[in-house]
Amino acid sequence: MANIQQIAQHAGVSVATVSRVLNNATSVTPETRRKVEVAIKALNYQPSMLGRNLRNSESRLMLVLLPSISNPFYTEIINGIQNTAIANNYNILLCETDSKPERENIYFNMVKNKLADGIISMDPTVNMQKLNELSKDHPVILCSEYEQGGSIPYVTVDSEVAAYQAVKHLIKLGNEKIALINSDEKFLYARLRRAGYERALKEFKLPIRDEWIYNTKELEFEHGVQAMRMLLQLEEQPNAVFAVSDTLAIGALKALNNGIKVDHPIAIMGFDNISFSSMTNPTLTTVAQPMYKMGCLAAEMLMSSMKGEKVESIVMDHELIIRESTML
Amino acid sequence: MANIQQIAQHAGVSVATVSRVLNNATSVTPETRRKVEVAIKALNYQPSMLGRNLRNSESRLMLVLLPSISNPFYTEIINGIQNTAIANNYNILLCETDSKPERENIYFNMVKNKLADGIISMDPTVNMQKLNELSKDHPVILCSEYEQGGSIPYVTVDSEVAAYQAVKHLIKLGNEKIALINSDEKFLYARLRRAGYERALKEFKLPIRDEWIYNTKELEFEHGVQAMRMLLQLEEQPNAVFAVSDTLAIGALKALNNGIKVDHPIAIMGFDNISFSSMTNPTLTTVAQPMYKMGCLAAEMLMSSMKGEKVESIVMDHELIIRESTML
DNA sequence: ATCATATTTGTAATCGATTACATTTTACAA
DNA sequence: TTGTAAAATGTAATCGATTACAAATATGAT
Repeated sequence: MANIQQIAQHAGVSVATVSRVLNNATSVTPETRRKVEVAIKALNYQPSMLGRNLRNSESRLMLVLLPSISNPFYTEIINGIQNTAIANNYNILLCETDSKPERENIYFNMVKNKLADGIISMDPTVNMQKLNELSKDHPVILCSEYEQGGSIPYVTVDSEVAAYQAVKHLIKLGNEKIALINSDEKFLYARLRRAGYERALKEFKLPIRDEWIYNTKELEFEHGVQAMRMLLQLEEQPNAVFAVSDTLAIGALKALNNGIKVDHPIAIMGFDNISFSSMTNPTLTTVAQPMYKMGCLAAEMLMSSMKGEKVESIVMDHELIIRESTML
Repeated sequence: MANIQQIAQHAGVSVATVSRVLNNATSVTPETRRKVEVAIKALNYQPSMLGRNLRNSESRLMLVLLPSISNPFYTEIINGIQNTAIANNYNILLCETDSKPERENIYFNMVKNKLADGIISMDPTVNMQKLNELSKDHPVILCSEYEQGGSIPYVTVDSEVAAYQAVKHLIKLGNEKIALINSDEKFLYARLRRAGYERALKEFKLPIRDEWIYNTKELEFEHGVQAMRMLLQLEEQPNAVFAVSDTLAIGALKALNNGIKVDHPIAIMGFDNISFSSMTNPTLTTVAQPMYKMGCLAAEMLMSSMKGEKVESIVMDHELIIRESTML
């Protein structure tokens, strides 16, 4: 691989001039530019990002932190981030933390080391203290999960209102016994969605019963299956279930389909609108988050932040998608 | 962020000595090492990867090329790659090409520019000529899709045999009219799976009928739905369907569930064993690929290749997973 | 105490780019 | 033709690490 010296030599100019051609500086004669371009072609030259980055201390790389790549919720957001990043000559590095602090550290250090220019965190398990620390000197954006009253800009939906509306819809359909399959309430979104759930129940004077609230450790299908099985074993079965994630809701559907006897049909409502949710049988009613758009915005916010601009947090609109799982 | 000079000054030694401590070189007095370590702690120093990489010309980054992150088939492989990479102090950069040559070029250049040390390509749409070119000077491994008789090492399963066995299973169940939902046959895996399908049919003297072979453009669910609808419109409906991907098979299941009248039950067989395939209703019979393991191996092969070792291609075992969609 | 040798530490070149500043070339007016 | 300002180009420092080689120090035998 040729370097800038060799191009300079081949073109009979100095390295500075080659660099000027590369960076479209103005003060280069068309004739000189041509010579350099010929040399670049001839030697099949590609400037080394390492040299450039070291000097400029920018890498044009953004990190995207997420707990696990296997949740389809993230893949749509990532698409948005990626497309926006590429359009602006950035690349993204997907960082799966597996919710392990050691991994998180690796990625934080990449930013400190100038190997990456900033971070978008979608990881609810992230160490907020460390992230706040990092955000003092480096651009950081939160996507989906965020910190109330915190200083890091975020893009998200209003989980409380969304959950409230979802549960209200279940009530309007005539359901009075509504269960909640929630994830771990150490996460803000989980607490907010529970709050929305409770607000709707209270508004309609329906009881909030502890045995109808099930908290799962993870969001995988299997945990939804497990949760639904528990609910079905109750003396008094609920007749509708609101799950805080489509993956959990799909697991719940699975448990329902799996031959366990139920006295009456049970309505299921999910959250996210992952592409899979229209493939289930029955198809899944859910609260749609504008995932792709959220990704795009998060990337734009990060780039603004990298330019030193002040960035405002954004709360995006959600939408109720009514499908078969609530039409019984 | 402190640099090595400041550490040296703070510890009262030279930068060379600091570097020796960082890289665990032997010839450092315990006393000196301690002083340096104190300085590193005191200034909260992290060595800059840029400086290090420039000098060593290695980035400890591996690129993973894939057409789209949204196919769950890839996510399991990526998990394997990522875990293996991290265990060896590498990081991975996920590169979605969207099957666009411009994007591909960006990533190829990152390798040429020393911003990444090698590539694992899982992208069937990759420009093989360019990849071969790249592989002359840089480590490259193919995962899943590969080039027959090519020089780039790969890890894959035997698609022809797998398809043959899958279809044979359908035949053994008593099905005589077996359709194939294939993807674009410009891909090797698609041609091989078709070959296996035809071999099984021939062996049992069953007719190969063109109208029972449907080629989709993409692997998304919707294309499976579409394909199945076409098959159901035929004068003579098949009584079993082999789809070359679980996503297509799940779409086919959806089409079946969607109220279209069929004369008789239709068996469905998929390929991959994505986690979702056990969540459908009915659950999906499929050919399991050892995706996680393939990812691990691909990463190991790439690292071997980066060390300059000669790497042998690997064909892994597949496995028939019998579930409800073929038990009617 | 002296010298040879082994061990530790320091100096300075190097990786490949960018860019402030210096120098050369060009253009044009007098 | 000469002088001057503007434009083009070159020189060399710089980013932050590693490492060959040189220098200094420690060790041990005589």
